[in-house]
Amino acid sequence: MREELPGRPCSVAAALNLVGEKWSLLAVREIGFGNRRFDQIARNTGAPRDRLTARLRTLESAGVIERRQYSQRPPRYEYQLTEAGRELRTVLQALRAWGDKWAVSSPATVFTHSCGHDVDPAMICRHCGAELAAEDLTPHVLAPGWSREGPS
Amino acid sequence: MREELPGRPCSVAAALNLVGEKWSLLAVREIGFGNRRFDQIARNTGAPRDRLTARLRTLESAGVIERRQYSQRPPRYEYQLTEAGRELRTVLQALRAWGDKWAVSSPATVFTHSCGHDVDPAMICRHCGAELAAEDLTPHVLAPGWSREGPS
DNA sequence: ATACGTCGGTTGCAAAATCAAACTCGCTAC
DNA sequence: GTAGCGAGTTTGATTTTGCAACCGACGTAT
Repeated sequence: MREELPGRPCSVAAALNLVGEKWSLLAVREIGFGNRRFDQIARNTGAPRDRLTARLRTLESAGVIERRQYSQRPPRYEYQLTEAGRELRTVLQALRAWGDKWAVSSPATVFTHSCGHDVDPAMICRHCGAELAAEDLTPHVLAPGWSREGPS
Repeated sequence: MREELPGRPCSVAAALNLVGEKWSLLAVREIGFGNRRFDQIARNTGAPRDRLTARLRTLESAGVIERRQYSQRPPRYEYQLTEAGRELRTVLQALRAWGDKWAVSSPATVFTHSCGHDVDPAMICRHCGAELAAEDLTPHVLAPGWSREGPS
């Protein structure tokens, strides 16, 4: 199942290999909204139906969603997120926050947090609680032969 | 510049429209590592050179990276992240964290935070400081005609 | 001065992915 | 009976991708 990816060995690349195809993350977004049926997902993402079929299958075999038959005759199916799929929520929130700031003029969806406020998401370091800034991070490449700069 | 996207109006879709093509985020990752030259980026991402050329151009016109000539003769160029590009780091960290957990057996890169620990990134609500959990978020769709479920 | 290597790309082409629209199959509602 | 729904498949045209080879302007070693 684990493919050989080109370039630097990297969890980002591995993640994109599973959920980086066109429409995949939007399908996860919709299923996360509670829209479990094929036609809803197709309408709300705008994905062509054949592409959506293909994406739902790869997401399923990647363990991100589950397909459940809810009617025998006629056969009908619905989709739901697995634990892995639910945890993609952080990725979607990060993308949404970035898109709100850099890709749209005004946000189309806001989230109310149980604290009562609209969510303003931030990334922190769990150890010290500080918000992550670019300058505070030093990467350490563990893969042999790959430094930050590249193969030797 | 702002295209008409299909499906639900959404910052996630808008963000993916700018940085969701194949190789784009990996190119941003490399430039963020300080690898500013075309050949380095090509080697370290594994992207075909012609695709990389195309991606770097769209990332440039999306305002995520800048292209700078560093030598007149012979003409040589390098790339660097803009503010928008640097802020994609949160997306990359979220993807990396997810990939570490669900897509690889062991992480290939860790980041040391200035607090001295390896980074264990988490998403929090800036208002109350609590870590974001799926159940605590209620989406409000602002776009007219689009509820969570879809167009009416 | 001739050859060789580097850098940042182009070019040409075949294979694969994408798209919109129409079609299917098994039912249920009117 | 005929209309519609749900979850896709099929069709055929259009795009995008991947790969390999090539290029031009230079620096460097022989």
